[in-house]
Amino acid sequence: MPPAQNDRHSQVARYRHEALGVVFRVSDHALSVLCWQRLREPFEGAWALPSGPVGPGETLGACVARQLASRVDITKIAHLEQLETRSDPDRDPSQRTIATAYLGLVPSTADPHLPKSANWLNTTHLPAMAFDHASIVQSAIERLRSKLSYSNIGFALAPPEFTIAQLRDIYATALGRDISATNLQRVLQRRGQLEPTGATAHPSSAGGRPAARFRFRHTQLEITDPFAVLRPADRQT
Amino acid sequence: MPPAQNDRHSQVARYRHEALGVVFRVSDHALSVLCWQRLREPFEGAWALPSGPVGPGETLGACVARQLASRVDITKIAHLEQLETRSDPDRDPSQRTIATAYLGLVPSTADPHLPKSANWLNTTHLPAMAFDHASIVQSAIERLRSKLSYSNIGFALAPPEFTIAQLRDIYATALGRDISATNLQRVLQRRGQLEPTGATAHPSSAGGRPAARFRFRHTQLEITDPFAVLRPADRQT
DNA sequence: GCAAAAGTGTTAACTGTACACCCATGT
DNA sequence: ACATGGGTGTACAGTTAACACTTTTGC
Repeated sequence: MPPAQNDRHSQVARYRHEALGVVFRVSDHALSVLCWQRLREPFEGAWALPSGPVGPGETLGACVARQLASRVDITKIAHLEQLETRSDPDRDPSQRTIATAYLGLVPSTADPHLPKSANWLNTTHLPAMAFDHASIVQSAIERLRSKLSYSNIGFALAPPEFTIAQLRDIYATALGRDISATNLQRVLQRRGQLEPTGATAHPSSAGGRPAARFRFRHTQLEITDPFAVLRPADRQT
Repeated sequence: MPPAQNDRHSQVARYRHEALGVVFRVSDHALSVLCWQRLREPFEGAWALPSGPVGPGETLGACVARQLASRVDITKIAHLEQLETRSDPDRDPSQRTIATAYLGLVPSTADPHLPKSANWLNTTHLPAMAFDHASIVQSAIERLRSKLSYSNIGFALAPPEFTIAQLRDIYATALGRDISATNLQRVLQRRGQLEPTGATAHPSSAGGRPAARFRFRHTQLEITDPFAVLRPADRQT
């Protein structure tokens, strides 16, 4: 029904396109997301995800990286991946903007300096947010939780070295429910994600056996538990 | 390094933005993708995925649907989901274009009428394609194959009613490797994806037991095998 | 009866949860 | 010694691939 396939190069509509980062971090038993308080309308004063328009000659990925670099210490972003693109014409009331969201992860030890108008917001008690950013955060949480199950993405949330108990806390916080340190260790070790550093942590003054310290074997995303269904049982080893 | 955060509403760069459909179909033991032969430069004569610019007031999803409707019978598209967004500044040599790709699936019985310049291309022997479309097709294949393992997405490739042997052929073709009808049936039935229609298929003249016919219980995407790792064993039943 | 195709039973391997138990440390 | 937290052993349940076997048809 739409009248014309008005595909002529010259007169095609063009839109503002922005990249947008959902950067998570686990700290103090909270999964928090990096937000920015808006300085102007629309949604002046509301919290929003870091975002900005794509420059000419710039990819979306480079754009997010640039947006984040101007807000946090970019070297601390351990993982960044594309999430989804939102195109509702009314998502930005001031002008049509298509936005591509990225998921970014920062280790829990990193505490980059933030300007006054930025903050880490606890995802369990998010305030009303600007635009459709609240629902984008929800998408990002789902993506993160799925990948914690079937990939080694934990490396991007954990410090370089950690005890199993610390890792358990990070996973439990990110997943939003308790998990057992015993089984977490077994699963991750069976998949070859962890390796012992040899060092041990000192027990607290309350006593207890000193915990062995581990690190992730790889610091690049890997699918460690490929969808195992309908696959031939190709033993390898 | 980039000079300004030139975020002023008025003078932000705007880009051509298009939506692009990777529509798959299984027929004759081949996974094929709907392609279009380009009528003008760039890449005149080369095969390309159906695509077109986003209209004002139109979402990306609506745009793909519109693009496809002008090429195939739209009612036959059983599933459509967003895949990824490509933003390499040089992906279109004639002008900068950001493209959001969608994955579409068409049942193997549907054989919509195609205009002369469109065709179903076998994905195992794709010719050189225009733009970055070949790599987008690869992404789409990966997404499809993953989802065949952990969701009920097979419903979108299968005819309304089928025997297990027919379904096995569809899965094997889409996955690109043999699978056993015996185990496919067991897995899908345990997950509650299939239900018998009561009808049976007539055996060929070579004889053989008549096959029971099945249908998918749901014709909407469902995750039937959620990432089972690190979850409490919450028995339900 | 015999070939062919469909469907069921059964086994073995693997994965993950639960839980009991042992280990190493501080006080 | 004993409390405390870390770590291992073991049992059990669920899922799936492989394969033997039975069932139902045409000729």
